[in-house]
Parts: sequence; C-alpha cells; structure tokens
Amino acid sequence: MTSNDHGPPEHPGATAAASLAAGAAAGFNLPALRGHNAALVLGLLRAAGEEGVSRLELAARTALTPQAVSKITARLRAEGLAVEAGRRASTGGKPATLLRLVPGARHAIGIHLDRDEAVLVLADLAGAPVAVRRAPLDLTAGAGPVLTAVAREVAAVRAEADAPGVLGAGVACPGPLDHTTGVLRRVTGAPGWDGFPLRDALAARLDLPVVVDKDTNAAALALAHGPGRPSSFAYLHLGTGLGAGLVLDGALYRGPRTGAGEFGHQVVWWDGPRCACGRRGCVEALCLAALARDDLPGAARALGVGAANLVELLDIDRILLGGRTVATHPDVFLCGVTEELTDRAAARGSARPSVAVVPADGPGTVAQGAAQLILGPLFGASAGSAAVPQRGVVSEESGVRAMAALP
Amino acid sequence: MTSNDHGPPEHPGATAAASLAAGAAAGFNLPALRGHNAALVLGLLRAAGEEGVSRLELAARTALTPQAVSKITARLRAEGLAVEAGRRASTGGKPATLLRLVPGARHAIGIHLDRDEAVLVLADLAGAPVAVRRAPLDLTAGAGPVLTAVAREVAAVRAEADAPGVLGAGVACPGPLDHTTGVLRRVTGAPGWDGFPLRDALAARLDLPVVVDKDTNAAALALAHGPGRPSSFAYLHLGTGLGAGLVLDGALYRGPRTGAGEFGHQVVWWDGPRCACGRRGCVEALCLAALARDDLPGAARALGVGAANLVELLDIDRILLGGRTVATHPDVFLCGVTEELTDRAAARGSARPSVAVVPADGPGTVAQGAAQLILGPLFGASAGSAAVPQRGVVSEESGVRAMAALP
DNA sequence: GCGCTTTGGCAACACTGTTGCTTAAGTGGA
DNA sequence: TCCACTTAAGCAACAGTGTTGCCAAAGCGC
Repeated sequence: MTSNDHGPPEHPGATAAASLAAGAAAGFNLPALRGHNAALVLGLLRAAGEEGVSRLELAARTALTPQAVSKITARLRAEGLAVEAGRRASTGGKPATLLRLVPGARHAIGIHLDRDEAVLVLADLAGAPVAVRRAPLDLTAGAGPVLTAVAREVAAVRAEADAPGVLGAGVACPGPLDHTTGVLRRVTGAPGWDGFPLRDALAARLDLPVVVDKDTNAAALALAHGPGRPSSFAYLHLGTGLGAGLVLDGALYRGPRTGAGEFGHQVVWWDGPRCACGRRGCVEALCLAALARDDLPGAARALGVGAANLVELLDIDRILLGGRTVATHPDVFLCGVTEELTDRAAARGSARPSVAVVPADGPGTVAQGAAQLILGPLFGASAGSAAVPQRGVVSEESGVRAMAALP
Repeated sequence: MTSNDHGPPEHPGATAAASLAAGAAAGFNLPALRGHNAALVLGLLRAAGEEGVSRLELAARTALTPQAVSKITARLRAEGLAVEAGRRASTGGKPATLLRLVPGARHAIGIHLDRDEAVLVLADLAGAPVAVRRAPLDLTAGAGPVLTAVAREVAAVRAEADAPGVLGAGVACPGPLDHTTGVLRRVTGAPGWDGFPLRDALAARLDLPVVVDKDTNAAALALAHGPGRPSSFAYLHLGTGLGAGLVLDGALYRGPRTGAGEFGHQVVWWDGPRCACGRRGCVEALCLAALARDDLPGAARALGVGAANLVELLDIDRILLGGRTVATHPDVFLCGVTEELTDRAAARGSARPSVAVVPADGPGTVAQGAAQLILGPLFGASAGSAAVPQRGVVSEESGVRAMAALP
C-alpha cells in the first residue's frame, strides 16, 4: 500500500466505480459479501455497546448461521475490532460468551468548518470523542489559508491522543455542496469557494480519505445512533438560518445533488412577510422575524408548522431540534413544536402525536457527525451511500475497509 | 411445493424473517448473493428493453466479471427469462451477442381497488398489460362481497390471456394502511375496513402471494420505470383528494408506518381557509376551493407552492402530475406548477428550475403499479423494501424467486 | 453422578464469482 | 488470399463464502 492511494481520483478512466457512477447498483462478489456481513456484525456490536452480544444473538439478528457468525467474529477479533468480554449467566446450558466492540481499534477525524471557527474531533469506533480541538477560522479567507489551518489542526488533534488506525477525515460545512464529488458550491457569505474541490484538495493535503457533507447532514448522522435510534427522523437546526437533515429508513437522505434538507424556505404562509430569498412566508423568515421581536413562542410555532408538514409528508418517527437559537430556550421550542404536532395529530383522529420532539445537539455534535461520515460505512447499511473515494469499491466493501486500513 | 406456501404467515415463530422484522438488516449468504446479482442483471435487461444488451455491457454495469455474467445469463436463459436476440455490428472484433428479457416468461396481477370500481391488470415482466378488466365495485359493502368480487375478477383476467408463471397479486387502495402487514386502516368513506388483514385474506383466497400498498404509491411505482427514469421524483395525484407518492434514491419511500406521502394536508397558508381536516390552509383545501369556484390557475398555483416546498425539501429531479382533475386540463396544471418552481429557482439564483414537471397517469396506471409491487423485487434494488411475504426470505432473494416460481 | 440444555468449534461440503487460457468470429492490411 | 489483430464468450481450475453434520465444553437440576 503506497502512501497516497486514496487521494484525488487521478484515474478518471474506466474503473469499476466510475462506470457504476452512472447509476446502476453494484454487483456483489465474494469479498463484497464478506464485507457486508462483517459490517453488519460490527454494526450490531456497536449497537450492543458495553454490554456485548453473544454469537447466537448475532446469528439470530443477521439471519446467518451461528457457524458463520463464529467465523466472522473470529476475523474481527483477529483484526482487533472485537474482543470476548465475560459471559452471561447460564439459562440452563453453557453460558453465552459475550463479544464487545473495541472502540479504540480504529479512529476517524471529524471536522466542522463553520463560518467563524473550526471544531475538530478525533473519534473512536463508537463515535466517542478521544480528542477535541476548537480554533477560530475565517472561512472567507479562501482555500489556501483555510486548508493550511485545517491541516495544522488535524495534526494537532492527532497528536493529542494516541489514536491508532485513523481511517479518514469527514468534513461538515455549510451548504450548498456536492457530497458525491466533494465540491463546494456557492456557500452563503463565502462565494469564493464556489467550485472548489475540497474533498480532493484536503485528501491530498492530509494524505487521508476525506468525505464532505453539509453540516446539517452531519448533525443528523451524529444523532442517528443515539439512544432510541428511530429509523426515520428529521433534525431541524435553527441558528442564524434554518436547515434540516433527514434520516429516512435508517439512511441519511441527501437527494441527487446533496440538496435535500432545505427546510428553511418551505412556504407556510404564502402571503406572509417577505423572506431574504425573495419569496413570502418561508419558515425561516417567520422564525427569524419572530425572534427579532423576541417572540420565542411565535418562532416555535412557525417551526412547528413546518415540522408538522414534514411529519405528515415523510411519516417520520421523531423530530430533533438543535442549533444555537434552540439551545437558548430549548423548552419553549420543544413545547411550541410539540403543540403544533399534537394539533395536527388530533385533526387526524389520534389523541397524541406519533412523533416525539427531542432536543438534541451540543457544541461538538456536527464534528462528531463529520467523523461518522467515515465511520458509518464500516457498520453496514446504516449510513447512506458509500461515498468514501477508494479504488476497487466493489471488491473492498465497508467492513473489509476497516480491516485493510491498519495504522 | 405445496399449494399454499405463501399465504398468511402461519408460523409466527422464530423464522428468520420474523426475527429480522425487529429492524436489523439481513445478512447475505450465497443464495442471497446469487439472487441479488441475478436480479441486478434482470433489471438491466428490463432497462434495455427491445434493443437488448451484450454480456460485456452487463459486466461493465454490474462491475462483475464477464465470466460471472455469462454464468448468470446462462441460468436466466435456462429459466426462460432471457434469450439471445441477434447481434450487434462488429466494432473490430467478434460482434456482441445481444440478450433480451422475455417479458412473457412471468406475470403479475395488479389490482386497483378504488371506492367505486376495481381495475385489474395482468402484466408481463416488462410491466405491459396483457389483459385488463374493469368492474364496478362498492368498497363500502364490506370485506366479504368485495373479496368475492375481486377473486372473480382475478379469475376472469387470468382467463383472458394465456399467462404462465403468475407470481402474485399487488393491491393498490386508498390509504391509510400498513404495507408491511397488509392491514387496512380507517379508509376514508369506508371505515368498516379498519383493521382488516387484506393481504392475508386475499392471499388465502387467491392462493397467490399478495402485496398491499396505497394507490398513490402504486402510481409512483408504475411511473418509476418510464422513460427518463429519474432516481428521485414525486408523483402528485389530484383527484377527489390530494396525495403523493415519493420515489427517493430509486426506491419508493413509504415511511415507518406507510404514512409517507400525505401531501394534501401540508399547510402553505397558515391563516387561510379551513380544511376538512380541521386546520387552515392545507394545499388540498386550497386546491379544492379553487376548483369549486372554477379557478383552475388558482388550484394549479396552490399545487405549485406545495410542489416547490417538496422540491426544496427533497431535492427531487421531477414532479409527475396525475389524477382525474389534472387529466381534465393538464396544461393548466403543468404551467401553474412549473411557474411556481421557476419562481422558486430564480430566488435561489438559478435561471431555470432543476426539475421538470411532467403529466403522467392514465386510467390503468395505478393497477399497473400494483403489479409492480410484485414485479419490482425481481429486478433488484430498484423498488423499495422486500415485502412479498414468503418463507425463507433470506435464502430466497428476489431474483431466485422468479426462477423458483414456475407455473 | 448423570441426563439435559445451551453454546460454540471443527471438518467436509456446496456453490459463488474469479482467474488463466482457449475458441469463435469478425475487421483490416499486406 | 492470407494473416495479424481485436473483440466476445466459454471452459476448467481455483479461492473463499456460508452451510451442514457432528462433537466438545460448560453449566443446571434431579
């Protein structure tokens, strides 16, 4: 393995990945099969957390044979990704040996590029931060200075902890951008980035695989594996603007152009006040206007109407609220949104809304989600399309990748 | 194979399928691998249509080896699902042998249960109707009479054409309902169906696998394989009500409770006129109100505002318009919706909307889509979750199923 | 101590896609 | 006409997956 076999796609030629980009799904061969099942087991190990799972439970949940699970877990143990951790009390026979994920076996870097600062996280396999750095940053300064600063911070965060097996770096930044190519578009307030191939440039600089996504998507990803883990939910972020990250059927939904989640400019009052976008009655405009006159309940209500629309359209299980503005008065927004959802549910006949509204988000959430852009694919079908640029995508599926990438 | 090995799940026990229903993704074994790849190839054959595809092209698109494709296509030919069909002009070497799908090798029945009539389609593998029947039906009459009538019509439509290899029946009816269990809920105007296990009852009656889904979802499915085939689109249906079917990333999105697509009660004018649902300013209410005063452009505009919200939120490629009301003046609705989308796109800086608005839908679209509920899983990752109830789901994946089910 | 239950591994196996090589069937130039 | 070259497809041997059948380990309860 040479030092930089993951960077910019220097071969635009007819690799398997390129020919598949046309849209067709990929065929499965034996290595892919192996990787898929390994990733699946790894995902169940992650879900089990500290408690661990027995081989037979894994077999039941994957619908694989116990023997197959034994082989797979043996490989995972050989790679240091899993260990045996005690045994469960007997239920009348031989007690089950518990298996547990080894979080520290691999790591990923999560980078949150915001307009005024950068937050970096070095996360282990469980997604837990091993090291965190926070540095002021001027996103409008242009690519050169920003990349230099990011590279410096990455080196610093890697130095803070002894983290073997760094698999790559995920970058979350304000949209719009194209997740599949890692190219930024006209970022609000920093138009100089338009067309800049951030993924490839940073991959070359860091000598690591890099994945780029919108900040709201990263936040949703960070929350996708929390307690409860609904398979479909929406994360609504109310800060200086209003955006959303959608997790549908357990996978982040980005849309064909990474444009999904433009929640702020949903029109809910079509002859309402004008929005900066030029139209009338956008949720964002209503929220911001209410906030400007210190009418928090009003802002919550506007948000709630949009959220209710979302819930009806997508039948989602949960609404997560986050962002600096929400964080100031979480309960006001929680109640306001819940109330709208309850009203809407009542109109449809059910007494209580089928969705729960939950406050989420912390200072490092987006950066942790950015790390999930790298970690996600290791754990099976959970996290959207496989977008980590790498050669031989077909033969080196998710799970295998964790094993191949040794420190 | 006994006569009824697909009907109601008589073993609520610990089958693989049952244990997996808890949420985890399924592991892949060799039969599943084989089925997946066969389905993938079958899907490409379907996409190629009359023209056919060469083995090497299939290999390139699936990222499988030419040799693997040779083996797979040999199996498909042995099962009668594919044939060699001429050869392409040489490009300097041996000319490519073209392979083509044999549409008549298998069939599926599509049943559209509407409030006042039933439309039945006997569709071949290409989705083309081989026979069609239309019969008046009173959905409020209750389960007994309706099931009897449906069984009679199914027998009749099967008698109309010599269709070997009927794989099952798809049923499309007004929601709400649960696609995964095939149980109806409080169907508007026919509350007697609430809780009725339509799928299992009909499967027992017809001695065929049955899949149930909402009519709007079926329509979307029918349109998912038309020319152009965008990977993400929304089908908006404006008839006596307003609903939507969402195809996201190439798969029908139903939501956790088959509730997705409730487009009609999106609020776009929060202090607008009251809707039957109890709230104000729902798109449906605005559309119907406009129609009531013969204001077609007004209805189109209301629809357009909702559609624009949808496009922004989900970043979809296309809006398909259908339903009886749209069919009366398709161009008015087309223009009205397009105009709203253009406005919205202009606000975001791009000159033209990134989505195309297309009229779709015909009298038999929903029934054809219902047939796709059965046919879809044969053709690979395209059509949503595998919901055809069958034993040994894990070991008998999609493609295999077509082969196993001989007349 | 002994039968029973449950957990997990070993060995042989069936069957997948892959690799290496060969054959088929054309084109184009000497 | 012949021959090199190109492209398409198949045959045979192979590597490696999960599965099957059987057996050992380890605890419970009589």
